[in-house]
Amino acid sequence: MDRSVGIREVAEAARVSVGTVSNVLNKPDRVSQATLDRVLGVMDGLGFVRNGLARQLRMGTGTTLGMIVLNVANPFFADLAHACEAAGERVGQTVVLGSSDQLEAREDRYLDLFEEQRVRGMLVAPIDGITPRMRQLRARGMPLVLFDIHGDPGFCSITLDGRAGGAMVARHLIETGRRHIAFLGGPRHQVEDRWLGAQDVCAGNQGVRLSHVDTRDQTIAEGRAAGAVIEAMAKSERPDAVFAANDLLALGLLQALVLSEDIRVPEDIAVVGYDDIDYAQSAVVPLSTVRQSTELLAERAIELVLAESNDPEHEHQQLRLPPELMVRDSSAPR
Amino acid sequence: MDRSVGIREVAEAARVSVGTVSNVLNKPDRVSQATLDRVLGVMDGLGFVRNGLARQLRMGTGTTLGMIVLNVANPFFADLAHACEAAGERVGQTVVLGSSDQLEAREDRYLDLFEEQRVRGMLVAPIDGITPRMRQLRARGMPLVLFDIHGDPGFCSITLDGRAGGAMVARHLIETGRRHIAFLGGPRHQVEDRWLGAQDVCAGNQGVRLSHVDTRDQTIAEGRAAGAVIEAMAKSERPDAVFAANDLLALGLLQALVLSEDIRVPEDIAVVGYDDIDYAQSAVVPLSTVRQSTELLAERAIELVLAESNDPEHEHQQLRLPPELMVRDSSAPR
DNA sequence: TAGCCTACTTGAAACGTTTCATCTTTCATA
DNA sequence: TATGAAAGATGAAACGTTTCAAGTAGGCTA
Repeated sequence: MDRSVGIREVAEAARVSVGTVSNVLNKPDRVSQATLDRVLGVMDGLGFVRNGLARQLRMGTGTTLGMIVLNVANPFFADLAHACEAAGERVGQTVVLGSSDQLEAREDRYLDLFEEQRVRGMLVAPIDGITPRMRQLRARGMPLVLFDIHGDPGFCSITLDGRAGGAMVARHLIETGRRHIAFLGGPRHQVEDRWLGAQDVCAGNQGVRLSHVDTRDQTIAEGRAAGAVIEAMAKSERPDAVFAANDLLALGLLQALVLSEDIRVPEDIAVVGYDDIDYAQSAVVPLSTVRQSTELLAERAIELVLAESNDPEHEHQQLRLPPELMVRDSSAPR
Repeated sequence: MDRSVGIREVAEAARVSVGTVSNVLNKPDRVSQATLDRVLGVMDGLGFVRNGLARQLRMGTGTTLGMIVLNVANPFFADLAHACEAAGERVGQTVVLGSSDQLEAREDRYLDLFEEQRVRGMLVAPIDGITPRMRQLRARGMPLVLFDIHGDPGFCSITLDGRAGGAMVARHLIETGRRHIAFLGGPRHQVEDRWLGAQDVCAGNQGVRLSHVDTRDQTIAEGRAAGAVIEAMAKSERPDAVFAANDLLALGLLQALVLSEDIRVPEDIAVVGYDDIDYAQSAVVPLSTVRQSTELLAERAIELVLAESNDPEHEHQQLRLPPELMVRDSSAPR
């Protein structure tokens, strides 16, 4: 098969002009049925594939969105990317994905690449806030929506409301009769919003005690260690509920508690996590947790980036989405 | 800032020809230091960004590879995609990712999109084998490497050797003194290679018994159910090792066994999984498993696709990579 | 029959690069 | 003082599309 069969070769073979072939591709209704059929037939026969690069070059704007996440291998971002792809498809955009791997150099590389490829817009989960490179992009008119960064009026952004999530959990625990909630997680600044949310609610409830158990990071191992600490407490000192800053911590804690002889979940201690990772509902005791709907997040992000692309004068929006509480066995009422 | 600042605007402002500007970009050594500096300065001042589309259109070949996976949200593919991105970067290629979501329509959509965008080559994990569309792509000269499909001489492909993995596990269990191995997993055809590998080894070892416990699918819940079945067996009938077809099954089984009073892991029953998912090493008893190195897989896949791209007459290769056994506590010798 | 509308079709000009055959300048050498 | 080579700079052509003003038939109306 000849290497380059373009619109011109098709035109020649079908004995029409290139303009007509182009019309077949883009405005079939302006072409007579006879020519349409003939041209389509020739395309098939020659194995014509339209060159998207040339097309986009000429048209000035394409149909591709660039997305940069911290790490595709992180389930949350994998889900988010997936959801964005799906949401993009629904409105005829194709999302291509890059993973910055938490390296500034790679973040910049993808920003450059996408700008050179003239993507229609970008969705970015920044490694470390808004960089000068991003401001420059905006200044040049590139539509840009940020994840998990809040408040800068020069950008569209979209965040999950951790404070609201923390409040939800605390409210749920109190309503199901718990009186001493231990918040499990650290380092402090990484989990602050969830902690504050819990505090908001507990402060307003007489007779409810909220304590804080710090961790170095948020892994299963740390959760298990915390479990040992709680087990070693005098019964009277033990909390009757633990709100873990993420699911991994909660799962580790669960492992430790379930193996202990004298603590039952949820009867003696309720456990709630955060993130709703896949394994949460398959845990020994299915884990109550807070779900951050990636579908909704994605939908809104795509909306925002397209709005920005369609109207350069568009007013930036900072969205903050509420999460959703998933109640499972680990925090069932006694 | 003016909307379109191209090579021409730069040339004008720097009082040189467009050819020279292009040389500054592509062959800086053919330009005198003075002009180089001046042009670079102007580019910076004007905020010039080279148009990758036009460049690629003119050059005929780009630096982008298309990759299609079954589902980005699946940790294995997320890892694989991640590894491919990294491997691609090392050789100056950018990998863009699409997720077929197990839908033929989306698989086709990405194949079309990538072909229109004139990617340099594609890496595809096919939903359901080699489709006519893929043969057509190959026939038109598109470099194409398939994951997890074996044997078709018309394509480059790269597979993980499940039979070798199964054999490894069986050998390991026998060498550490186990005599009755239960293979846990189904439906049969999805796990056949691992089963056959185990069989190969057991058949050659006198006094070793291999039985099969079927499951409907490969989830934690199924694993837990299987645990209950084993617990209910008479002690004399119980296996002293379980080889689970994947980690989820193994984790579920582990949950069930650990909670039971009279079975200890690994003393009474050793458990080995398959895949080495993240949670495997954080399980209550860290899980022995078989690791499929995505790094290696990715490296080879990129090599293959580039080889095919550089030499159209290239001989297709069908690679089969051996997995790696990760021994952890769950199969420690007694 | 002239005039006009409709329905298609045409071909050249862009889009922003890279490439390459030429041209210009400079400078060392015979 | 020629001669030639080396180094740098030039500008038109090409890449494969879309767009659009202009052209051609054919048929309908008056």
